[in-house]
Amino acid sequence: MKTLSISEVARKVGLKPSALRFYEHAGILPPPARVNGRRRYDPDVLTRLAIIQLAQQAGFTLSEMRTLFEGFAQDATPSARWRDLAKTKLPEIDEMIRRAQAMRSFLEEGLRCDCLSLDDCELVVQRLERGAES
Amino acid sequence: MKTLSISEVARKVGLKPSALRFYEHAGILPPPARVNGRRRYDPDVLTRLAIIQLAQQAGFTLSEMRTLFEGFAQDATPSARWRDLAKTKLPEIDEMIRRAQAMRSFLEEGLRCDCLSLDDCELVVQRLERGAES
DNA sequence: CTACACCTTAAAGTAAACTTTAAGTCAAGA
DNA sequence: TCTTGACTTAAAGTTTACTTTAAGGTGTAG
Repeated sequence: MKTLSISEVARKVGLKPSALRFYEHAGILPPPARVNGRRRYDPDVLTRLAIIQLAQQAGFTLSEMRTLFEGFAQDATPSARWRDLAKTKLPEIDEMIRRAQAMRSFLEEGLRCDCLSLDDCELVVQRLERGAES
Repeated sequence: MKTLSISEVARKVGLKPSALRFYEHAGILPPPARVNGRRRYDPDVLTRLAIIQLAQQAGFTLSEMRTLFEGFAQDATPSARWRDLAKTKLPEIDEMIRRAQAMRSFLEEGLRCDCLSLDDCELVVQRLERGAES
């Protein structure tokens, strides 16, 4: 299989080469082979980058991703770290979804009112009171 | 109605006083009355802060919130800005929910596998391929 | 040969959203 | 009166996730 230059990889995943160097420095992208000092990436890196982007969209920090990848590479029980991370992250993701849905209906309710002040809006106040109960 | 000191407000909403000063400086919290140079908040500020926190959890920047609040105070058509902002933000929120749900099921699928390498995991690869189709 | 695109590094810069620090004010209690 | 605790300001520092810059190397086309 052919290897890829840093800018080829970057273009394929929609990042800048500097981001890839940064990820490598941050320990979430494995250092690729070098030819004349230049990075040559195995196409596998595209999978890794897809995982990184998915995790990032779900609110993982780069540091959490490092845990994720290191766990699979080094731990005695590889899937244990996944389970640990999932146990921590699943509730966080659920909370994130819940909040996003709250703001979503908040925004939609706002579309149906004509209040002059957001702070006085009945819909707003009622929604916040409902939120305070739960 | 009694007024509140900056640290009373901060405690009630789970923020530090410095955050409230910062919000005021950033133009998303109205400057409160002063007594001997100290801020005395009307309890209304709690509603405003609840809105700020809700918006923040939904991915609004402070600058967008400024638009939100200023719009209601100054625009000729108060609810127009709300509609503009909602039109921009609703799709963003929906996309955020979609991605969060994708990572959610990704994490759950990870719980059911024992792959030694995350990059080689069939579940991972299949999910990414499904993602690439849509 | 030289121009050019593309690569390398380390270090500094950026943006958002705050926090911390430094230096000073003020009212109430011992 | 002195001390304590809470407040004030402006400015500098922090974190995350990068980007930009500066200074330089490399290989291929003309």
